[in-house]
Amino acid sequence: MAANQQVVRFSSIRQACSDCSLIQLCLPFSLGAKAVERLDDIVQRRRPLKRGEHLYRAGDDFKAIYAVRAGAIKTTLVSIQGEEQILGFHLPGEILGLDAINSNQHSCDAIALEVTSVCEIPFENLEQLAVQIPELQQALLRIMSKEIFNDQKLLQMVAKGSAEERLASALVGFSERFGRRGLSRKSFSLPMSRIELSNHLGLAPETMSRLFKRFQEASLLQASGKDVTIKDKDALCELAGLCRVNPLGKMADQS
Amino acid sequence: MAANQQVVRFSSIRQACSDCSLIQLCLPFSLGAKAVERLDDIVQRRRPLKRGEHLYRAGDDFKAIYAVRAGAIKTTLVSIQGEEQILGFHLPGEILGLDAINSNQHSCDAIALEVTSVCEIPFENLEQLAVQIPELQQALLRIMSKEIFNDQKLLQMVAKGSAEERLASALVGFSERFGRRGLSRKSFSLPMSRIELSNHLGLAPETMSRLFKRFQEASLLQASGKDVTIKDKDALCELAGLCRVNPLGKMADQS
DNA sequence: CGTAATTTTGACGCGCGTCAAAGCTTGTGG
DNA sequence: CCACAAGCTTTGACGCGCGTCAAAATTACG
Repeated sequence: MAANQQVVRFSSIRQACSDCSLIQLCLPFSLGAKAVERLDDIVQRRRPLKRGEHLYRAGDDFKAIYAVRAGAIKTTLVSIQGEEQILGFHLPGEILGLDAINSNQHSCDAIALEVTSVCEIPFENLEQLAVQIPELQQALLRIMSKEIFNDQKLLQMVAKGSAEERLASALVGFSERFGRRGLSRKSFSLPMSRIELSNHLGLAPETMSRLFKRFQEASLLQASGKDVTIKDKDALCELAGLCRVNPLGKMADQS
Repeated sequence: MAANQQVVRFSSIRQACSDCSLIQLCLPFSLGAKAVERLDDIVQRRRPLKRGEHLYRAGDDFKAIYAVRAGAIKTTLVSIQGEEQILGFHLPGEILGLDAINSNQHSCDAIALEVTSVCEIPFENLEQLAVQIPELQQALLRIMSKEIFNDQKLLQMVAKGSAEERLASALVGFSERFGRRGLSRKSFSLPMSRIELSNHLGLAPETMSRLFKRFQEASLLQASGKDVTIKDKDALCELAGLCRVNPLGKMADQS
């Protein structure tokens, strides 16, 4: 039984978090093996979500944060008039639910864009663990800080950028995120519909469609359905313009 | 000397944080007197900033977060082309600098809008203290969570709202923030220029000016210079529309 | 394989940005 | 304490980017 549990633990930590940003972000802080083990003890598994299924809804009690393991999730804020604003897309290795810590209830809906599996990290346990493991506390703060930073860049984009700039910036962003997961930065498959993407960027779907066309005519990329291949990354980055997307240097990936 | 220090400590904690959100947010978690005392030990004082002076700049090493004590500070992201986007305004009792935790350097500029005094909270010390005082860790996480939530609401506003909705929402937001500080919710003085406000909301200054005129003609408010008096709060809230601004209930304040 | 949901395309209009110029503040130095 | 300059704010005229409406073409899904 003990041996069995050991196996379960290792397999779950592997599967659940092989590229989960909680762990990813812990690594730079040299989270020890024991800490990882203890973290793994509190991580819950969940049955995969089907496309369109809610992970949580605005108003739900806040119990846990989630790390996407496979698939993709959108978070949305619904206005009084019922209009939906997509706040973000969460890809494998990314965390969601952090905005609920303050109010103790979720402030937005989280909906699977495709078949998606997540690991659930009960927040109360996580908080307790963070008290005992300073590196974990540090990691948590960094994750949240990064989220704030991302939101700010997005705000800048939406407030100041033209439709072109917004799309270019979003595409470069996705390229980067896929790249970090070890996938191709040049060719990838977007998990969301054009409608959802346009919603997220504060544009009309028609505008989005015309933009894709224009980008293709300009040989910046090739797109068919959700599959996108970036053909001129430099030009795209140039277009994205507003903010330096990749301050760390070149995207060396050529795959 | 010991007695002296005691005095200094109490006076500084009073002055620095009588309505500083770090403390504010600690209170609901029953941060003990000892914790407050220890927190006070690490809080630094700084000479007041003059109007236009930088508290920090993008790229500066991250050493501390700041709580505004008096005055107001804007944080701005400057694009490659030199365009400025104002990310937020920070009033007394509010924290800034949290976005720098992740990268260990500030990602935006923080500039005083008027004569402003802040308290500086060295982050390394704060982090250490948070390990020892679980309630402080909890408070920190909540503050950051709230920041994320605010950014998300702002994004929704800017992405979806019309110019009218953005201004209404911003005004109701300020009203609420002034109210929390014990000031009037109906009549207050904005610390920023119209240009800065319009920039923050992703609008042209001319649009802002015309909006203020329209709002006055509709008897929603009265404004002269930076002084604003809200005359029809309900209508403004209605206009702000998109998101429920004050989920806790009515703004009972009649001052 | 049929129905619904996307995506595309075109036409059109409006909200808001842009330009320009005239008041109005605010701050500074004489 | 006035005067001048620099920056804000306002106002009007005008145009464009992008939203909206409508309808066809394509895709996804039960």
